[in-house]
Amino acid sequence: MPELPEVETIVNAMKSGGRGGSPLIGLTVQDILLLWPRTLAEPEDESALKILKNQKLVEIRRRGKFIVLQFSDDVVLIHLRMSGDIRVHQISSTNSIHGIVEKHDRFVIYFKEQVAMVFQDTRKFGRIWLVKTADQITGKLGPEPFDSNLSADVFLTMLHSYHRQIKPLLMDQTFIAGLGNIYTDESLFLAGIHPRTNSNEISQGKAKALLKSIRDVLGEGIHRNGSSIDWIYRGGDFQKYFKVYQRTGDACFICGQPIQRILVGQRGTHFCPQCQPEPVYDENRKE
DNA sequence: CCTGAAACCTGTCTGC
DNA sequence: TGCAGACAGGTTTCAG
Repeated sequence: MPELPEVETIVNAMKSGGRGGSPLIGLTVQDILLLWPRTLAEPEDESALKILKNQKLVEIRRRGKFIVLQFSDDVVLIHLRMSGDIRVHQISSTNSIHGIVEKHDRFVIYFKEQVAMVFQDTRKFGRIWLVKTADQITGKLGPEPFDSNLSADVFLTMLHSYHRQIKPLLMDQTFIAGLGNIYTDESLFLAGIHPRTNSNEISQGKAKALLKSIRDVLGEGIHRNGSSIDWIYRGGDFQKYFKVYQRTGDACFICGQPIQRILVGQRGTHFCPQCQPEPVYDENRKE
């Protein structure tokens, strides 16, 4: 499910008590429930989770697509992958612990204040880590898209340091953190760049436009509380504003040509063949 | 270094 | 109605 805007929305809700939950910061852990053992990526021994008991949740933040839960002494990271989501329940006497667990729930933290945080994940791709410092897991991530140090010039240099198709490169979390299939397609459309363009062939002007497009699309996604696709995630409505994603065959809002769907790096990719012309790398090309 | 394929999973939708 | 196949917001690992 989630890319940067969806994770941001979930993190904000966990902090403020949105989406019908209670704010989690300041609560103290009573107990942990791991319902699908493979959800725990680290450490190997799930009994290690009990060290979280009696620790206070002091901070919740996002890094890339990771949710970072900073407890008194340890850190829990959550990655929602394709189908993960977070629910927060108030536990009442009639509700009790048994009342809140649902079919696809994989991991639960019960707080002493009668609140439960539930990680649900239909496809079981999601993972959690229990570590001493978040950097052990997030250290290899590329920059945050909104990082003020990420200038157009820096971005251009980054693009030119690889010879890779632009779409898979943007989705590579070690290159830049937070973009997934939807927001990459939307960003490339806004910048007028074909998804198979070589990263080192992107001009200074196009690089600048692409960075702006990424920020505009992600910013709008956050503003709309993320996207709600298929049967997953309720809340955000950015899907109403998609310009290419899942619009195969529909008219491009700019030129009217039908939006096309192709595979790039094994991912369904949506683009406008008119507004995002395929670059020609053939030796006979005209400059 | 780069690309594509496969694996990890369950659920939904489409077409025969 | 049944059933095969494609497809889904992600990431890792491996072969060429």
